Amino acid sequence: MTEKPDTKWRILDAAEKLFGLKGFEATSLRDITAEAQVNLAAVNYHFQSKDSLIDAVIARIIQPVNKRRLEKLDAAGPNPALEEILAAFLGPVLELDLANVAPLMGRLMSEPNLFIERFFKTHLAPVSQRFQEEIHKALPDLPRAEIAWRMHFVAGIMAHHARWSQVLPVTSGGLCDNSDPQAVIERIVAFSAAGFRAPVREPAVMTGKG
Amino acid sequence: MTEKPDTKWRILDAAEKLFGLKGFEATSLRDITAEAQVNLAAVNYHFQSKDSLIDAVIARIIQPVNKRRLEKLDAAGPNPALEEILAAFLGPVLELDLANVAPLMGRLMSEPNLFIERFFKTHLAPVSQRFQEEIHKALPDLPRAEIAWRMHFVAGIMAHHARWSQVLPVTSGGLCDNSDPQAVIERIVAFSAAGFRAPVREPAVMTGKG
DNA sequence: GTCTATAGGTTGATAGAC
DNA sequence: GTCTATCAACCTATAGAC
Repeated sequence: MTEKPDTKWRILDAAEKLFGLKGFEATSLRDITAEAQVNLAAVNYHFQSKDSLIDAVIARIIQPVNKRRLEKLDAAGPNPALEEILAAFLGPVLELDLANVAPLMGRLMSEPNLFIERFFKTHLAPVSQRFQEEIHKALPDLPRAEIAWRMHFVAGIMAHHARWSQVLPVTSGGLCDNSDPQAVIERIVAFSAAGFRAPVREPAVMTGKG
Repeated sequence: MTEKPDTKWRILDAAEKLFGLKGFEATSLRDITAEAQVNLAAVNYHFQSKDSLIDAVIARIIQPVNKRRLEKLDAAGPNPALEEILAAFLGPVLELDLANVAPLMGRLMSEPNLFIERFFKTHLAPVSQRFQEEIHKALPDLPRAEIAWRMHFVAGIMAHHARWSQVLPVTSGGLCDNSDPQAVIERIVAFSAAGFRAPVREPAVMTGKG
């Protein structure tokens, strides 16, 4: 019956913000408890260790993202267009809060060592497979390997944008305005859909004998 | 007259490898001196601090990469095709040693805080501007802002691939074979060129009065 | 559940002998 | 230039009072 933002949630919120801002290793539990205005020992009481806290922070972000991805995909009907598939994959990430959540998501996607060990099989692999199946239905002539490559490219755009979105207006010299998430999604969908429809280059034939 | 791999170079090589593998914060000077088989105090003798060592490691990678980018661009003649421009931008990064150098390059590109403070103005901004000019000549109808956005997307693909290349054969379930760097460059160039040529969506007109 | 106090270890950096 | 030894600061984690 009490309000939600108790100690445990305050720690998760503070950890999410600081992990995204400075990274997992560079953020100490003291940084987190200072930001959350709770006692240092509370971290080890509510979570068992820093590693478990990292797991909890990430799970709290990834699970609803993947849930919404699949909901959007289902909502697009039995034979969604390529653009609908890409928007379902990208939207839930690019709609995350740019200040706190998106940087952490981008950081996580650029740390394959951490990601693979703890989240790849449980969180990413099933969703990735489902999306690759849908793209295969939308582009039946595109080889499976090419679908995997191009999903890898789309994930790269998404991760990089999540990581740079906060500073992009500066680094682009004001050219890139990302204040409207929907406009960003449309841009990335248009770019990625065109890339997915690019002709597949035949592998070069070696001149040596077989 | 002595051989090149003296203490200073051994430290740079070891730091490059470990920074890429574990990250800047997670790698201690003791990790580096153990890998390089030199004394701990040698780091602070040859470089003044860990931060200066980070600068030196990164400068040693970025400078030749940007030099080769511009050489490739110049070699493509006065009016290079879009594909030639993209290959000049991507090639020198994607041809880096996948085991040691590429992971560090990918990590650097996914750490905007570090990157912007120390390398953006000196290393990235001039090269980026030159490439955007060339793309403007190749695609004169594409708005400047859209060029900036799409270069941002291409950089994302590049950074993500540099970061994941080592594990990609596993995470793709064997679908993505990246043993041939030239084939990877061709794939990314084809995808990105098609994305660059995608039609620009007109901004949606609001239904409210002006 | 929340706090203080502290154990036990690692870090970056330096002083000073050789 | 290279080494040993060491410092002060920081870290995660826990024990135990309340």
